[in-house]
Amino acid sequence: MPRNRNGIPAYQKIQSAVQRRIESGRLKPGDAVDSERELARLHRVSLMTARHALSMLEREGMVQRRRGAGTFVAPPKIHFNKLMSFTEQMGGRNLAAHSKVLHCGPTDGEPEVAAKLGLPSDAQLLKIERLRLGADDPFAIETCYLSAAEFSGLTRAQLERGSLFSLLQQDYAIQLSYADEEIDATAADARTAQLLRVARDLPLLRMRQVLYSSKAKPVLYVTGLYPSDRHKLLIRRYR
Amino acid sequence: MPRNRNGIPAYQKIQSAVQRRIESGRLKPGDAVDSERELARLHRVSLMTARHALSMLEREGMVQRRRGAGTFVAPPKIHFNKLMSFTEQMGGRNLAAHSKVLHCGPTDGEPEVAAKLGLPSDAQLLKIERLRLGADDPFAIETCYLSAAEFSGLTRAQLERGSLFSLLQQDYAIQLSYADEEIDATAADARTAQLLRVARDLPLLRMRQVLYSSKAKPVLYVTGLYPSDRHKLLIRRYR
DNA sequence: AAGTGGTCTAGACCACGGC
DNA sequence: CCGTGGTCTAGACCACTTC
Repeated sequence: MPRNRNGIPAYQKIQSAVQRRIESGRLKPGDAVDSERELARLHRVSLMTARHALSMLEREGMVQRRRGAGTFVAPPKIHFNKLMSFTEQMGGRNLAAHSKVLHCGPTDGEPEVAAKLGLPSDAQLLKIERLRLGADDPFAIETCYLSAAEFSGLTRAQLERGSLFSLLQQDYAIQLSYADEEIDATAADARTAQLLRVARDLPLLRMRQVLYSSKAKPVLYVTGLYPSDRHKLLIRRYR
Repeated sequence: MPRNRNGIPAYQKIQSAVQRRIESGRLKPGDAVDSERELARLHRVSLMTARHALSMLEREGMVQRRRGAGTFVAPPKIHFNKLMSFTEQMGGRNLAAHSKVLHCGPTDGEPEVAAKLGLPSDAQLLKIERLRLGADDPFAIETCYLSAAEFSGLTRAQLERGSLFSLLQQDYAIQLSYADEEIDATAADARTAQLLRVARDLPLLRMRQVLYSSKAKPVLYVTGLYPSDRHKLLIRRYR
């Protein structure tokens, strides 16, 4: 039997093929997906490989498997607590997103941040401070920290142009997958108030995030300040 | 080769065995777990079966697998986004939880709250305002709204004694299952500041929750004010 | 070079669901 | 009853990390 050498794994190809049929709408929620044996026959792989493909789709919540019955397209996911870049959030409201880079350069006096990124406490970090604007109104101030060693190629120009999320994905092949956030409230200091064009001492939401790659490696530390008249955080929590 | 008939699957046994070694502390975060081949040899199963066990443990976040290197115990899980009653939260910190009922009675001038609970806008509501104390220090002010018709039997005395969560569960057979929350920041007004024993205008986290039963019926609306020096909200969000 | 996880085969038997 | 997913075997080669 010919083997798939140095290419995309067979189970991923099968997975994508099924996924395309679901996302294109040819298969609707509740519809039966090809069975393991059917997929194995069609793609000329063994049962275990076809199984693996369906197993991954189930893990992602695209299908549900029922023993004795079959594999079925799952109802569309509800995206609560979704991790979105600023650009994506603004896109959802049909607002043009811009960023003004206030600062972009190396620091090394931040041992606590380094620790959160799993780096030695004397590691050099790249610090990026940005004012986030939607339709030219200031929405937030965000400060990002990354390992300077790993992301030395990052330039200010790249940041002005596009989203840091997509930059990491395209230029560094890093897929951000989840974030742990700590949220509290604070008051605007003079500089913050001026930048965000709000009154001094206005209550702000403060968010501190550690963003992890799909391999559970901490990649990015972000602290953000969000005036509460322009942001509402929506969370669904489960018992 | 003898096969395991009508019992617990072999991969689950292996999974539990490894899990026990981790939870008992014999294996600490960062330690290497037995390799696939080692587990296969020890438990006299094939490689695929040992793989399955480690794969499940990885999915549950107990271990991390690194190609070429091995399988390692992951840092301990933190329970994120969990819906907990105030009593449960305090219990987790080993603090005695108390509540002082500031107000408890019917209202009907709250059409917006009624709407969030899926009731007609003129529905009568039961309004309960409580000061939450942990080890006699004030931690939060919470105001709950319930349908007056459905929960007419609720008395002030019951509330003083125990958790509203368990009251709903035991006396009304209502299992709370998830909540949608809206979070922003606000400043303490004079009354709030006095009750929480904080300075006026101190930034507070404000949370507005709609709590749903396990049958997805809105049961409870809660607004809360949390001084940010005593509360940190921890959230995990996914891409 | 030795050991690890990742992919894969070509079968097998079982438990379960629906007809 | 037949088809489904769930478990399992006894191997194989590959890509990768560590030494």
